[in-house]
Amino acid sequence: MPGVFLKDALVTLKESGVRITPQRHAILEYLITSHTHPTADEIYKALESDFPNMSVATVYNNLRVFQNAGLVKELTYGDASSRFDFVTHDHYHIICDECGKIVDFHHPGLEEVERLAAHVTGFKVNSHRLEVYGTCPDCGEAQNEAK
Amino acid sequence: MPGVFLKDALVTLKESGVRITPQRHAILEYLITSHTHPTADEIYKALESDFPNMSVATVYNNLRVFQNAGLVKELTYGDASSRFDFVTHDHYHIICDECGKIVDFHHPGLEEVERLAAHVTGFKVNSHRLEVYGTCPDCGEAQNEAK
DNA sequence: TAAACTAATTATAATGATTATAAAGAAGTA
DNA sequence: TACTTCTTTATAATCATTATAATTAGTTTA
Repeated sequence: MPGVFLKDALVTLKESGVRITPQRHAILEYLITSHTHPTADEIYKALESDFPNMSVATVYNNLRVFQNAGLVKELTYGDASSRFDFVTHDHYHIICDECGKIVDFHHPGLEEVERLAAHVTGFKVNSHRLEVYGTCPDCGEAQNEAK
Repeated sequence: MPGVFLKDALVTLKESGVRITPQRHAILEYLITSHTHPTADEIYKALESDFPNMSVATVYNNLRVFQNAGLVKELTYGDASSRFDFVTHDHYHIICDECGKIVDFHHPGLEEVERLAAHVTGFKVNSHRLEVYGTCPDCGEAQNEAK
């Protein structure tokens, strides 16, 4: 039921006084239905046919709006551009070192790590970020064949 | 004994056939002695007085060299520029949401999380990245006083 | 030691993601 | 309708990082 996420998101936005423009609707929908953690440019390109006049700035602006509303998270890795992820329930990412593919996986939150960190540093902890890196099945297979 | 780290690092570099130039020596030393996870530009500025002719490219080039030798890690957050961290023993970072301060803390590796991720996704796991976010004691205090 | 080769540095330009700005358009309200 | 506010668009600006070419320094070999 991907439609549920979209509807909920629109309600959340409306409640925080954000207008639902066609562009915003389309960007949100793309984030939810394409399960690909896209870059801003990928979103821009994907919606080009439907919105030939849309500006890149609109994509960035609205991604920021969505982040402020807590609907979207920005993922920054070493490479050039950020990726954006529609927030559903908490999950972590595993990323292929070879091809860059990002796959979701679920794991209970690391409260114990947060507690320890708070204890030894004196910080008041808000959140954490965890990513696992490795080789995805496709790339692993390709490496075996190359031998 | 910060000198030990520097000496070890220089040995490591020499063993992988990397020449020890004055610039490299200075960049490494700065990374080790300043405990501040600096950006490339901060390193560049800090060494300006000693190396008035040094190019920014040299800083970037050598940070890359150090990374390839496993001596330095690049830390990428949401903001514009990467930060660089001299690798001693494994540790994690806790980052202040208010002022951006980065503090190290130690915690046993999360092998169990890696195992689970490998199991559910079929990836061959290489590594992981974990950061905790919160408010540092200084900023927390400042907030209390403001009330 | 000098010549020859290789690696490193410098200076500068190019790239490319993101942000700022100003003008035009759309929606909401009195 | 006029007014206000928000949003989008088009474009230019910013800024971190990388690429390039020329110069310099270090290492090797004769």
